[in-house]
Amino acid sequence: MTYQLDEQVGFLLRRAHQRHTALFAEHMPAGLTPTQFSALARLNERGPMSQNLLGREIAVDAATIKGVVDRLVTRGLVAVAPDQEDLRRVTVSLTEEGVAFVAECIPIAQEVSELTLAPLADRERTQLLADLDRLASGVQPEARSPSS
Amino acid sequence: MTYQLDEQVGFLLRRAHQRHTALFAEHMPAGLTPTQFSALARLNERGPMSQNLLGREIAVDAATIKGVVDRLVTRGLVAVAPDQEDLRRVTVSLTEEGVAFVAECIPIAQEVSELTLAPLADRERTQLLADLDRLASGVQPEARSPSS
DNA sequence: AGATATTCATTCGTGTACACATGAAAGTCG
DNA sequence: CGACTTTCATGTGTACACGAATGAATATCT
Repeated sequence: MTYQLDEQVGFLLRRAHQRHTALFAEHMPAGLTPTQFSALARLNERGPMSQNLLGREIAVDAATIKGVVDRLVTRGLVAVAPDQEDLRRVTVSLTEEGVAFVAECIPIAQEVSELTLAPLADRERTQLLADLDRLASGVQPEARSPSS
Repeated sequence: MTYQLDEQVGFLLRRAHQRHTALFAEHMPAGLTPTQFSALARLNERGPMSQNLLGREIAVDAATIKGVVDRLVTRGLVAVAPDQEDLRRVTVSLTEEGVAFVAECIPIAQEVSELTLAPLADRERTQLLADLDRLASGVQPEARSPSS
């Protein structure tokens, strides 16, 4: 009875994410998706790594990262090579073109973040990011226990 | 250089939404998805409406709502009927089974919302929901203008 | 070493999510 | 009324997103 869809976290998270995605698509070049950019940004931050690890690093499962990497390879932004030490692994790394491309995209990504957060004041932004991180991590608020 | 993927709103929104979806899947019966439930909940709140309007009411585009409604029809939770006044429209309504099913699901949905928000204290929850709503709506904070 | 378990990459199937195009039906305006 | 525009439903194509299964390679443990 008292259930209001518009007040549910899940629904609000979906709509907020939806607006961010729209802003991203509007400002990023050549149909680069948020997930694709995340992969590029992570490789840029941490260097080459196996495909599965890259997926873990950006919270994308093994089945999904496969397609993401494939598309980045097609665009020439990323290269894959077999790992010598572990024959199961495929190492993913940025190409020269990929490095240059990420450099171009980062300022745009920052602008998109800014536009997404535009409705909030600085203090609120900081708080929101911290809270979202806790939601994403599922951190339990320390139950007041005698220990510690 | 100073770009940190883990601190970007878009990335955090995606991960928070991801955790919510996982909790939803874990607790909801029979593989009902958040989007499917949103449709049912909206029909329950507002009564029968055209398929496109239902999509608008839950922020899902026309192409997507088609598939959602089709699956709900297959499950027997929803029925579609041609609108007499407007021959383009298809009216979507809950079936008896659908009404009973939503009633069962609502308490579970509330539990999922509770679990999703578990990392936050009450005051933080209220603030987060308000902020997410503003992000989703893209409301511009009134620039301090002389007028009004 | 040998049996067992885990990891990695891949494939399949299902379900959003959205851009774009199309045809039928309304609505609008001169 | 007739031309123009908008709305509605639908279809196509692309891109996540994830569960489940598979086979090869590696790790673990006795």
